[in-house]
Amino acid sequence: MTSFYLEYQKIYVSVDCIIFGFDEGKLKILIGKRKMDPGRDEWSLYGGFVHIDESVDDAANRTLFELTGMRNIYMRQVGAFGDIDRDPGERVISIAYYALINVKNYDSHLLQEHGVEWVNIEEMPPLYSDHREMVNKARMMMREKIKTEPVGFRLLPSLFTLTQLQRLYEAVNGEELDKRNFRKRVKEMDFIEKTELIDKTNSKRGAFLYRFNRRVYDEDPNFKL
Amino acid sequence: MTSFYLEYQKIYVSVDCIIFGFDEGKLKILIGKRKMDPGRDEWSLYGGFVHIDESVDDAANRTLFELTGMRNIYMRQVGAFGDIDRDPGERVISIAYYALINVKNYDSHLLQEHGVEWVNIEEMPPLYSDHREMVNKARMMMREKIKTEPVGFRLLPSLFTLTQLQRLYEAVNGEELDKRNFRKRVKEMDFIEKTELIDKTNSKRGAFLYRFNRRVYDEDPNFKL
DNA sequence: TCAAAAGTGTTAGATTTACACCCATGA
DNA sequence: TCATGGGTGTAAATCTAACACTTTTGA
Repeated sequence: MTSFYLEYQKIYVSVDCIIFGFDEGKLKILIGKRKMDPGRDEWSLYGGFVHIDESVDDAANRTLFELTGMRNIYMRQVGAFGDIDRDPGERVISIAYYALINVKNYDSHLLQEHGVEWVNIEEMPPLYSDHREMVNKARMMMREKIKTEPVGFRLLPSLFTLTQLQRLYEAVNGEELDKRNFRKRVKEMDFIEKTELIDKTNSKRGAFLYRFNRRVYDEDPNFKL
Repeated sequence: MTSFYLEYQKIYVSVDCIIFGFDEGKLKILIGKRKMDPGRDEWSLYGGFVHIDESVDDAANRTLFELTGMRNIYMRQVGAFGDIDRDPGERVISIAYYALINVKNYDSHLLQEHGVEWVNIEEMPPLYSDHREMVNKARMMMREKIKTEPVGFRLLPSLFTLTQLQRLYEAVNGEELDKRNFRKRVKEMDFIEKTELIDKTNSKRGAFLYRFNRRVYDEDPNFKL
């Protein structure tokens, strides 16, 4: 019954993760130097092979868990990258995913353990194979996504200042925003809640901390930043 | 050197094509009844396996050519679909592509030869496996694409009336547009050129035919419909 | 006392939306 | 002559973008 499959050859399938973080006002990604051939010592995304007994999404989740120790990370598929020679060692088709994590939640021991580090996306070194292309596409997709869904909060601590939020949007979109217009729009979104807490890290006066209220958003998801 | 690959298992990889057409004011897709198990006689997208010596994009182009006899079809990747049981016969990961073709260029003999037909997308029957999900995602992506790039012309004859163009946008977006506002915006786009030709197919008075001028567009791509 | 970040409204311009009638023609 | 689809402009409403000063406080 399954005989018609036999004419074709199977192929290795991997996943590669573009892990976005936000720190010190900059958008960052997590990359490391490859520890194996081919491409040893080249900067590379973190990835892994898709096992025969797991879905591609599961493979991506597993890979993200391996690297970060975190579950339930926000993750979206970027697409399949399938050039013949993209992996010099073997024919490998890779499916890229981007993920958004809060840098502060990330255990820095894990960074060392996996030999990865946060790199400012504007200062990305040359990457192995087609990984740069993956990053660029992921970045575009994330940029579009953040326009219509409040996914940016995944990159921030649960309490944040409006200046932090604005810097995040500026880093993602690559352009400066007007402070007054930005804050005006934030005020219209009920699911961005002001707390009574004040953060004095960046100013003597201190800035109010805000939080994202998912429940309020789910009830009335009118998002526009 | 390539020994680390050996721990993992290879997987069949296929491509599936969502072929969009536009006819009689409706958005259509090309589907057929499967001629093989598993899923025999279920409605299905047209697809094929990725060969070991071709890129995934090439596999999609080859598949499109097989089905339509056309080269240089507008085609974009939708994404990878990788659930374990998506193909009941074997583990197969499929990469979906959508394509835009002009129904009139399509040789209707080929329809029969491949056992496919144009189906109004609003009246799609249940589809094999995860094909419906592929179609939905493709449709969303195409809808977004057509907002910022003049890809709609791929679905029309090279000469078309403004009513046809409007119906196309209405079919894609699923909402009616105001005739005057639509034509006002068309007029602002220099790359939509009025010809002196008149089409009397749909009215006694006749409607002017327009054409898309790619060269003008490339020079000044300010698109907004 | 002053440097540095936080916070706050108004207005002009641009864009979007709503809307109704005449035209040309073949049947 | 009339039914049918083709073609045209204006005004109100909404949205967007530009812009500058006061507040607070720790050093």
